[in-house]
Amino acid sequence: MIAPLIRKLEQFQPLSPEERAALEAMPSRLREYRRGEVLIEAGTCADESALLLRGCVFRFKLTPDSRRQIVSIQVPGDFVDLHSFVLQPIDHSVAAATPSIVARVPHRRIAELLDKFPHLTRNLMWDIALDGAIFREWLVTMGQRSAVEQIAHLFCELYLRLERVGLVKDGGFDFALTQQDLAETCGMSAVHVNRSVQTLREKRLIVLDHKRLTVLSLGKLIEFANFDPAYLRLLK
Amino acid sequence: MIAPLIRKLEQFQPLSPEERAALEAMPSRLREYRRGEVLIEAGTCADESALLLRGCVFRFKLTPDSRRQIVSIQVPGDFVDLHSFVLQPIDHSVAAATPSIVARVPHRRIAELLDKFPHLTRNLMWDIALDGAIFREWLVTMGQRSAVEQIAHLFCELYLRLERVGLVKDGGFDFALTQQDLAETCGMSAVHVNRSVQTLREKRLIVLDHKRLTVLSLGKLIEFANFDPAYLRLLK
DNA sequence: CGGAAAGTTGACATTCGTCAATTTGTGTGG
DNA sequence: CCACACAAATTGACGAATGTCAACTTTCCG
Repeated sequence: MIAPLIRKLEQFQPLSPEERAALEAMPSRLREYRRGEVLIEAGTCADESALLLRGCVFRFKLTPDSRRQIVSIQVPGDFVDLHSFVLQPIDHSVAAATPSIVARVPHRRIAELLDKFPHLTRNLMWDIALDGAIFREWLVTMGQRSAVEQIAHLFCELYLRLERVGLVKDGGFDFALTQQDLAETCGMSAVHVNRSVQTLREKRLIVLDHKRLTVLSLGKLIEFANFDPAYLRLLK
Repeated sequence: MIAPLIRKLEQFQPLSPEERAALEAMPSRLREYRRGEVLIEAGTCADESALLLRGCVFRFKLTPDSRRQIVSIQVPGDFVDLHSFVLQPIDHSVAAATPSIVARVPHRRIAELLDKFPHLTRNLMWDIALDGAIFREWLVTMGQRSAVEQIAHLFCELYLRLERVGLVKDGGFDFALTQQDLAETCGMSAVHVNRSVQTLREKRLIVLDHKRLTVLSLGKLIEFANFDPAYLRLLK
């Protein structure tokens, strides 16, 4: 069930069989969430971290005057709030974009695991650092790219991250975010998202229909978005 | 010399006298940089991390079509690229905004330190996670705030971060970024930065002159920017 | 089948970017 | 100390990108 996480962590450095076994045996509480349900509330102190097994969740923050910004989109294998292991109270909320299954791992278990396998700490540090690298690229996107490029860039990123965990089929993937969600991700209005998506359709780069996104030519989409996948640390 | 770093790390959890001593004795190579000089080049693999002792440096990324986005502004006490300890090659460059003094700490030394003081690992994890929290808030700023609010928000953040390391004097601090730098930080044009700064002046919130920023009323600036300092994890 | 949510469209307002000229500030060599 | 050159800041005019509002259509889901 947590194979995707292991696969991801090993992109930093291979795990020993013992480490892998310990991760697989890591005690956790499975829980399902309905679409829209809030998993974690900003400002609270949790004693466990959420590992996304199936579905899609996003992290978001609210400004004091209640505008919402989505700061991250998580796919299966992502340790959604691993950082809450050290950073409490948590500075953002987490909500389910689709029906999702999450393993909640007590911090105590993580601590025990790290005491037993100190080397694993580096893998987790790497995961937290990778999280930061994605934020940096999002900053570049929001600061320097036009609306259409922003959306194309996000689609490229999701394509590759989902491919890493084996969730790309027939050149596409399930995409449950509404245009309003996309708007809050890219910092633009929903109307403008709508028009930007249509531009991508007209350019025959994507098909987005019935909550499914098909990338017609990943090469062309990457070129259009000025996308450089280096920041995702994908190993083949 | 590295007192500010220790002061910062202890905001997560207190260090033992031994840990503190080990940090102070941490071998490093001091180096000075001139304004504009590049410390670290994106895409390279470094075997050391840079700890900023004096001055101001910023991290930035270039898009494939050569637009520049500043993703972080570092002040003394910041471990500028601690994440390069686990994340190689580095995904961004670092350049000096003012003449700066940096301690370069070999990764081998960091590894030795962590082997000896496993608990210290949590403090460094915290520092990397805090880095991420700031990115998240920057995403909120770029996505949801107007140009004037963005700049006001950045000024609030810098004020509090500099205050933490004792660099706020007479209600203000040295501020060496040019308006072009600010533009590349906030993702807007330099002309628009200029007009936004003037708005803040007209509202009698700040004085910005001769590379010095004075905040006339921090309370009012915070209110204007919709600023919530929680994400900075400042302890009094 | 019906209601609500999501997507789409058009008209118009606002914010912000671009360009180019001008002024101000800064550092350097004589 | 002055003169010069260059970087930075400022200004105005204009255009492009994006937001807002409101109506309408389509899809989703019980």
